[in-house]
Amino acid sequence: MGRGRVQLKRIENKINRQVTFSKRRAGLLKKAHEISVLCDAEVALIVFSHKGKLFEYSTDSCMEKILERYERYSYAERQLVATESQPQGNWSMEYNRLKAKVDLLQKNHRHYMGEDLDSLSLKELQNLEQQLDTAIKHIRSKKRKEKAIQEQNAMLAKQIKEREKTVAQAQQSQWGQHQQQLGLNTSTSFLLPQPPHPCLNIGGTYQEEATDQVRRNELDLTLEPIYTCHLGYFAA
Amino acid sequence: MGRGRVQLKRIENKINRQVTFSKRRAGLLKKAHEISVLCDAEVALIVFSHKGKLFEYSTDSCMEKILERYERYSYAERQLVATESQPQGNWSMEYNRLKAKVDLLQKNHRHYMGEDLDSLSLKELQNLEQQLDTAIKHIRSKKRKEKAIQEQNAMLAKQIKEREKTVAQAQQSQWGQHQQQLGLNTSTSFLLPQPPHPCLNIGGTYQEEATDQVRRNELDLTLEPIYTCHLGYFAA
DNA sequence: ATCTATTAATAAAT
DNA sequence: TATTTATTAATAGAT
Repeated sequence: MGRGRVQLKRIENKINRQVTFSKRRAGLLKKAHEISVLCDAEVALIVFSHKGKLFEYSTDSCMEKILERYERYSYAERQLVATESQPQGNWSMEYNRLKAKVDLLQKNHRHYMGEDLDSLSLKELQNLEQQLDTAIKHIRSKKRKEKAIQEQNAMLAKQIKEREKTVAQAQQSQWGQHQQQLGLNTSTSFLLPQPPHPCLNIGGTYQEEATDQVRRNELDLTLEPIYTCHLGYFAA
Repeated sequence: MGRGRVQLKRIENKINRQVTFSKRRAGLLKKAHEISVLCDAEVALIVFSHKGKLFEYSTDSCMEKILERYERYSYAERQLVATESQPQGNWSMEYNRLKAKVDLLQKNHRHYMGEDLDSLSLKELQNLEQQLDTAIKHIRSKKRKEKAIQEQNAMLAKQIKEREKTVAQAQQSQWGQHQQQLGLNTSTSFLLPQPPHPCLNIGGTYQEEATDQVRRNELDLTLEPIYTCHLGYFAA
């Protein structure tokens, strides 16, 4: 809907992305509300913009209630697996101990987000800054490696495509007419029976570090019926 | 869309409601995914059907991560109400829930330390980097303020000392003896009735230890509100 | 589940 | 950001 189709990929133009986000966000919230009312369903919708701004909808404005229900529901499933090392004696004590741990971790995490800094001394601030600097260095190094892999993959994919084309042309000039008479499709003919891509990790210097996740993402973007993988999400 | 308009009210016919739920649910999940990809947004969508069945979508399948992020955003608000109670019923379940939370936070924390990055996609790495950049900016700004305050305090202390000296000399030469007879303290006499700085931590070298509430208040008041912009996130 | 007449959403232009 | 318009997408009701 709209003038022309839209590819399901990140909109690179910043302005367009922002405008589309506004419009679609409104549409999404509206539809969330509609299904909630029409079908008597309970819906929680959380959207963080690219810039980190929060938008939300929840049936009857009970976000926390729905999130709790969600947690109960999804933890109930995980219960089956998590029967490890539970406290022997005093549940209450152990529970509070864990809760304190969570609080501490969350406080810490806020500091790592650059929030809630008032409670820190100058020295602590300096330590934190240094720590974050180190972290960023690690991350940038990692990113460089990832990008190198992606470029390499793209290049290889291109090479293969070109080779395919050449072969196809060769075929066409040689047996094209014959094939057509038989009603066969030259582009999927026997000379290249297997699509070259599915597991294209060829030749990377950084193979060891490149996680499956990353390669999967890249494949998703470049070559692939995006909904195939996406439908997986819905299975739950 | 569809043959005829639809009133925004609960569909009473059970069959129709169920069918509409199926269709709209699919549409909603699809649109959630689309805005996520097109606009580079982070989306969490939870739908409970009337019968209590759960359907969900979350960007990169990281529901827990997005919910954590949401909780952090609304943390400030909830603080006011949070009279966190202890679990009523199943201690075991609640315990496991907390334990999972701890695990998640710890994993997250490692990422913020620049460790364990292999499990992250390139996009996630970019988000993390941006987040850390922001954090560092906040921290540096905070450090600058602390330093500015310290210098200011040192300067004011010096001024006071000098003025005190002058006054003392004047007193001594004019009415020194009389004042002493009345048992008044020269240093708090009427010539300097108000300390110029409400909470003057005189003496300069308070970097590490100075974390007291009072000085924090002063910081907030005097120098500028980096948190103002941040609080904007909560507004939506 | 599939089909299709209609309405709704929205991309691009303004 | 808001409005308009040309198009596509979603879907209500029928099968």
